[in-house]
Amino acid sequence: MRTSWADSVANSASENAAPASSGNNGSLRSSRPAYVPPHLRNRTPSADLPASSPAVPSQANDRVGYAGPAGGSRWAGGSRPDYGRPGYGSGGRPAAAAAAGGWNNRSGGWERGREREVNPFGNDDGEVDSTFGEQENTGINFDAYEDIPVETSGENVPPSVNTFAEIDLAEALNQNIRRCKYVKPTPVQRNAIPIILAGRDLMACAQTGSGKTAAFCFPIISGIMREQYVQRPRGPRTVYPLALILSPTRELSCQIHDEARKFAYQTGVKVVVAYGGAPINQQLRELERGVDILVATPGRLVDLLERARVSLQMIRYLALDEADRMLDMGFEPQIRKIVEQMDMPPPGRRQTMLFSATFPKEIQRLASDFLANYIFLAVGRVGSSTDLIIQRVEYVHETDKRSHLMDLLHAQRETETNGKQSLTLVFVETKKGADSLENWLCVNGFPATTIHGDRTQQEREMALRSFKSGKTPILVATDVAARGLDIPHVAHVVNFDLPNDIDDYVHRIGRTGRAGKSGLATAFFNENNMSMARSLADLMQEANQEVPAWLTRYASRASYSGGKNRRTGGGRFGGRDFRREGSFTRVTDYYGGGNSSGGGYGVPASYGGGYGPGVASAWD
DNA sequence: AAAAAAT
Repeated sequence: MRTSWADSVANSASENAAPASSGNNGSLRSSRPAYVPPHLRNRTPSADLPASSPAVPSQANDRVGYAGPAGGSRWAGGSRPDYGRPGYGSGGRPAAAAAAGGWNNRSGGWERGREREVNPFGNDDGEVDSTFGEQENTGINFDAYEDIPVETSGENVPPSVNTFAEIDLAEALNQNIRRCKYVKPTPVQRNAIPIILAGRDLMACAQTGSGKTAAFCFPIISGIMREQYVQRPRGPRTVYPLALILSPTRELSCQIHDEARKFAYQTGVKVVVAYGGAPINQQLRELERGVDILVATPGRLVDLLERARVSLQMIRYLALDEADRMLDMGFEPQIRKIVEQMDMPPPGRRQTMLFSATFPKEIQRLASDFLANYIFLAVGRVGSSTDLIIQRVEYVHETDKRSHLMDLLHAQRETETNGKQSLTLVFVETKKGADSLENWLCVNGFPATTIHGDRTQQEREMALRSFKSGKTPILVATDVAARGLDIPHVAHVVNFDLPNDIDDYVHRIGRTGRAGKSGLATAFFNENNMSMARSLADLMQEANQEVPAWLTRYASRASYSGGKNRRTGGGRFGGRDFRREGSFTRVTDYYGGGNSSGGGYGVPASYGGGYGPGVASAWD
């Protein structure tokens, strides 16, 4: 059976060690540790563990060299292992593992361990182009970053870095970063990576398309590579991932998995994805082959936990992508179950990272249940580059929407130039509405497809592929596609039906304006959307967009009582730590600065980045 | 009221 790197190393280490670790199962150990049923596991870690250290269940006591993330050196074991050095073996296995031997003691371990890892880059055989080749991404406009306001709060915030080189990531990971053609870290990466490497919990708020996935994947992979001697319990069925990444939709989990696999290529760190709507057996087989990082949607994960096929006992890293969505009404119970009612180590003994482009204060408050002494990070917009997404609002009566859309599509068709059809993503409110609009578009000669929760997973994935490839350059979607999905070449996002929440609008239009392309977002506004008038107008103004006079009138007329759609404060930029609010007094002395002026939350919609073509995906 | 997420 193939296992992950940490697993293999742990195993060989423990097998080579003197019969030191005599846990409650010590006498049963033969070639592999006996399975310990959950109720017999000693779940009380030593009390003198630093508060920020992850859980170390007793059977893991034979692990060496882990000093705890906040406790200075993580290299207590002595010299740094020569991990991932180029040209070593087929899997970039660490010298330590090879030297320790013992792989062949695992049933099937040797053969499977040597199996060549599929190259997820698909361009060549995975060689790093040391010259950085034709510099596909020289188009990245990093100057645009210089003006981005960054807000951090919390105790002892680690300083940001300016280059990947000055971050102590593993060499094998650095090679993958080069393969991905990431030359410099984005602002959220520059700030978040040192924070996570320092072992701190984090609530991070950064624009759509600004590199959040990599910001939490890099330090997780790096951290797992360093923890050489993690001893995980092993049962015939249960697996014990070290990191868990949750996301609100299946397609987003797939996308994160694809990205994470690139970053983890030849590091020996195994990434597995589990989500609903797909046969569970294949996912179970993948899990059995070993997993360090599990990417999942909540429902399927709960299923796996209830079947005891996955245990969260060894989780050291928990990342929630689209965290505000994960903690809103629909998802919160499931997330609480996973995080608080299964066997996941509590805050302080795991590292928790929450990422999103939006983060309403109420949700921040909720989220603080899952965090320990966390750092809040907000990477705001750059005023001058926000016009990468042009936002338009048009007053369109319900009955005129279809013909109006038709006009837009015709106009767009005429501007098609160099062969490649540009893509249009149309958001509607309901699944039924999606089907009906798709059908109408097809009947009228516009090749369209649709993605929503009433379609089978096969149909959903097919629709996404067909859209990405340009075969059907129009995709009609519900909010299932609103968040996180990185679809290159989306030129136009149409809010055929506006959402009822300004944050959803922010995420929807964030599907365009990525990778340095200019983006266009058009919203159809009518009497049904009056509750959005003010927040929409405020947001557009914040993003230096032209606000139609009629919208300003509705906005000023709109009666509200501080409703959730209102962006208060018209802040200089997004993301404010709710702990800075006067109303929040439980935590004291976090800041010298006292209360802020109470600004809005979230990050203005349209900072599109200025990334050049060729910059890889999953940047949410 | 709707969408998403397990079978």
